[in-house]
Amino acid sequence: MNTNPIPDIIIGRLPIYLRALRYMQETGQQTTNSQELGERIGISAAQIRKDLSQFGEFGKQGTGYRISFLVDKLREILNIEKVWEVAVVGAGDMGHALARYQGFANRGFHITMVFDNDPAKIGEQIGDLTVLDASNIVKTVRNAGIKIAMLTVPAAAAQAVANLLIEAGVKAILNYAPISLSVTPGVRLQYLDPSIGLQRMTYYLE
Amino acid sequence: MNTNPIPDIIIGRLPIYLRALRYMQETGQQTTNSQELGERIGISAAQIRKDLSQFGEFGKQGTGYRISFLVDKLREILNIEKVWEVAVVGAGDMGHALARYQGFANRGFHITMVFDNDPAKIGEQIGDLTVLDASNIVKTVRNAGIKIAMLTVPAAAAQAVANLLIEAGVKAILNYAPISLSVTPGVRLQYLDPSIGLQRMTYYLE
DNA sequence: TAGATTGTTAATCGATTAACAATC
DNA sequence: TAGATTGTTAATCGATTAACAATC
Repeated sequence: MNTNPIPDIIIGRLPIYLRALRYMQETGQQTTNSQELGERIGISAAQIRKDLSQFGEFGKQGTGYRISFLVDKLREILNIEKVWEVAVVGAGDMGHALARYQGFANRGFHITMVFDNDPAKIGEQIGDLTVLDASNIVKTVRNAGIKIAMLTVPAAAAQAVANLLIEAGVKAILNYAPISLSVTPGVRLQYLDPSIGLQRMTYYLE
Repeated sequence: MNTNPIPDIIIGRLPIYLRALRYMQETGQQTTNSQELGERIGISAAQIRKDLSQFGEFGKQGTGYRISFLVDKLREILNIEKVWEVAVVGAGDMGHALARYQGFANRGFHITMVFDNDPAKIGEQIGDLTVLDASNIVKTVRNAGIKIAMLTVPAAAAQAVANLLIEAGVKAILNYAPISLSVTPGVRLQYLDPSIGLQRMTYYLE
């Protein structure tokens, strides 16, 4: 256990642990241990134990971890016991795909709004959602108390939209636009540019 | 300069550098320096210089880096001078969005095949592409010489599909499915699970 | 009890930063 | 030339691993 600020690199591994544990749960498995979990996700057993020990003692010597208990603890640590409302900005193909994505269920997120500034898209139905006019984005997002947004607008618009979202009180942005953003301190930012993902691998090819 | 194996963490930053340089290029900028580039992407100037020095001497004392030259060098290092053919497996919403994505142009990739195993989807047109039958995936991918694939199938199918892709000669997999995969040595793997991206941020909220 | 596995400490390893001579 | 900025070295910082006492 530890009360210092936890390194972000450790925080970044917790969702991976959680995902693997949920998968084990689905297969009916009741317990696991650091070695088995590590092999499944390609991380050393020592590292998993060290990471978890930052937050408490979740295992038992001799038997390992009760999966359901560890899942609960991780959900608690990661602040995903409640379901977060998420706004998607940009109703292009990627925005559509995210708005329809089934994978957020049970993982702590629910998309409740989709915005676009294209009159041809405003009013369009995407599943349960209606595409909203981005010109009202600050007021609408603030009034809804939304803290998390996903950005699927063109690169040229991304920084301006991010600024508006921050003005509206958003504290976490998942950016699909292929551009580096700058955000005010206290706002979290993650990048999911598919080209970057590919370019990280081509170095090793051939 | 350096001939030892370059740390993967450095390789992972090069696409970020490249993306920012391309953006500067679009705005008509001719030169930059490590400090300016660093501020733009939130990385220290010293680190940028150190990273680049692994591959050669690309700058000039006193003036910094000529952007077009550095862009060329990074494209060379990252092996994206040529355009890689990419297969998308899974023609759901995410597969559709990727198949239509305009952002791969000029970044080294071109999607040339989309597969699905759903008879209702096979034969469907997505832009220029026709959804192919996944039951022929090994032969088709191998014959085309495709080395890179994006995985947008359900989690339950992802490992089996990954195995087939590897059998077909694929060496790099960008995985959108929310599950950890295991691949044979020499095959690269990157994850783009949107829930993981969000869960890395919720820890810090509230 | 004997065996297994945790949580934790210390050692190792690797990455980042600071500083500056070289030089454009 | 004077000023600016690189490439690189050494110092610092942080992360990972190995090892093992504790204990279920």
